[in-house]
Amino acid sequence: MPSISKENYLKAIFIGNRADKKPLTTTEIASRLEISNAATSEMARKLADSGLIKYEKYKGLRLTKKGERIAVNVIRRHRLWELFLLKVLKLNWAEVHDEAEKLEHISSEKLIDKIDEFLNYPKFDPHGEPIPDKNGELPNLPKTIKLSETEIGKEYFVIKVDDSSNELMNYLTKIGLKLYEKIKVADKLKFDNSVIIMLKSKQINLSKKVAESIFVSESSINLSRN
Amino acid sequence: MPSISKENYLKAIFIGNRADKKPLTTTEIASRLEISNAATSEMARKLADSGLIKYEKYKGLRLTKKGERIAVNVIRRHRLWELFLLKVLKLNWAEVHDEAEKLEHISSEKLIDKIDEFLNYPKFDPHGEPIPDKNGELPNLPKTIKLSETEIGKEYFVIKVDDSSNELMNYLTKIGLKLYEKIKVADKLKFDNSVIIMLKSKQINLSKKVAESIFVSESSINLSRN
DNA sequence: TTACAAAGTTAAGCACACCTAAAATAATTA
DNA sequence: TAATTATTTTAGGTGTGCTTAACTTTGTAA
Ligand SMILES: [Mn+2]
Ligand SMILES: [Mn+2]
Ligand SMILES: [Mn+2]
Ligand SMILES: [Mn+2]
Repeated sequence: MPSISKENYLKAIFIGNRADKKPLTTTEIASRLEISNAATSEMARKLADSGLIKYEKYKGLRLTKKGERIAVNVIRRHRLWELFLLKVLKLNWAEVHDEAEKLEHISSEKLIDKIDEFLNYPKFDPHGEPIPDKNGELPNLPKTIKLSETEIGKEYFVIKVDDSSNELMNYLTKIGLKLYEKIKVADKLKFDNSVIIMLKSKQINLSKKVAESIFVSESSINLSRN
Repeated sequence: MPSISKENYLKAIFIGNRADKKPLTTTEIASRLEISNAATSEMARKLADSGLIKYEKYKGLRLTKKGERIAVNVIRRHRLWELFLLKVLKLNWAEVHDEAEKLEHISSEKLIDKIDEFLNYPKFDPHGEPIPDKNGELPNLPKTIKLSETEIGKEYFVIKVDDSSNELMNYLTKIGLKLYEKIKVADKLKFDNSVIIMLKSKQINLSKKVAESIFVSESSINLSRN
C-alpha cells in the first residue's frame, strides 16, 4: 500500500494524462500538486523504483499498469465519497471535494464497496466525472460540449462541471444550476462571449469563463449501471 | 490543529485516565499506543510546550483543559463514525473500530455534525461507550456490572462490551449477542468461573475472561438524547 | 543507607516528504 | 553552431515521529 503522498502523485499523473499520450513532465505534476519540482523529481525516482511509473530523467513519466490500477482505485474512492457526502450526508456541492481528498486515502476496500452498494453503483460523481467500478472499469463517457460552444435557441442537459474551484461550485449552487438540469441557450453576447441561459424560466448571464467550465449534451444520460 | 499522532496521544491520555486521578506515566501511554518509551517522553515534552498537557519529568502527565477538549473531540469523532459505519454502511461489529481509528483524524467538524444529525444525536457507540456531544458533554453513564459478577437466575440487559479485541467482537457476533439484548444468567461454574447464559432460549457458556468483558444492567437504558 | 533493579529520559540516528539553491541538461535564438 | 535561456535534476538541509542504546533518576530490598 503506497503512502498518502504517493497515492496523490499517482492520481495526479493519471488525471494529468494528455490526449497526445506523451509522457508528463515532472513540472506538470509539481504544479498540479503545488509542490516543488525538486520534490517531484525525487518522488519520480522512487515511484519508478517500485514499478509504479516509467521514468527517464529529462524525458518525463507515465504510469505502469500497476501504477494505473492504484491511481484508478484512488479516484474511485474519491468520487464515491464525493457522491456519498452530497447525497447521504447533505454536505454541499462546494464542500465534498476537499473532504473526499482526505477520505480517499484511508478507506478500506470493504468500506468503499459498501458505499458503492449504498449508492446503487453510481456511474458519475457530483461533478459528472465517471466513477470506476470495483474492477477499475470506467463507464462510457457521454459526449459533451462546452456551454460556450452551444447554439442559440437550443436546449441542453448539464452533464459535467469543472470541479477545480470551490468558488465556482458555490456560485453554481447559488444560481440553482445542478447536474442533469435542462437549460436553454437564450443568447450569446459577442461583446464579452458571455452566454445567457434560461434555467427554470429564470434568465441567467454566465461569463465566458463560467460557460467554459460547464459541459452539456443535447440528450440526457442514464445514471445507474444498467 | 494537532497532527494525527498528537491526537492519538491526547486520546490515549484521556482514555487511560485513572480512577485515583493520579497522573499517567509515559510508560502507560507508550504501551497503550504500542510505541517506545523514548518516543513518548519526547512527545510529552512537545505536548507540554503547546499547553495540551501538564508534564513534569519522572512525575507523569495529565491533560490540561485545552488538551482534554481536543481529546474528547477525537473520541466524539471516533464513536460517531463507529456507529455510522455499523448502522448505515453495515460494516460489522469487529470492523468498525479500526476504520474509525483512521476516520477520526480527518473529518471536518461539519461532516461529524452531519453524521450526528443523521444518527439523531445518539448517546452510545456500538460498544456502549458514551458519545460526547458537540459541546464535549458526555451523557450519563448507566450503572453496570460485569457479567462475571451477576447473580444466578436474574435477568440483565447487555449495556457495554470491551472493544479492545476484534476477536472478541467476532465471537460475540457469532453467538448472536448484541447490545441491549436481554439475557438470563442460568448458572455460574465455580470450577472455571465461566458463566452460562440464556440468550433467546439458547444456552451459551462464556469463559471467565469473556464474562469480564461484558457489562450488564438490570434495567434497560434510554438510547437517544432526551 | 547503600546497592541494585526498574522506570523514565536523553542521545544519536533513520525514513519520509518536503524545501531552496546550485548544477546539469535540453531547447531556443542569434 | 554557439550562446543564451528554460527546464529538470541533484545537493544539502529541515521538521516530524519513530527506533535502539546509553544514561539518569527513582524506588526497593539487603
Ligand atoms: Mn473532486
Ligand atoms: Mn468530483
Ligand atoms: Mn473504538
Ligand atoms: Mn467503540
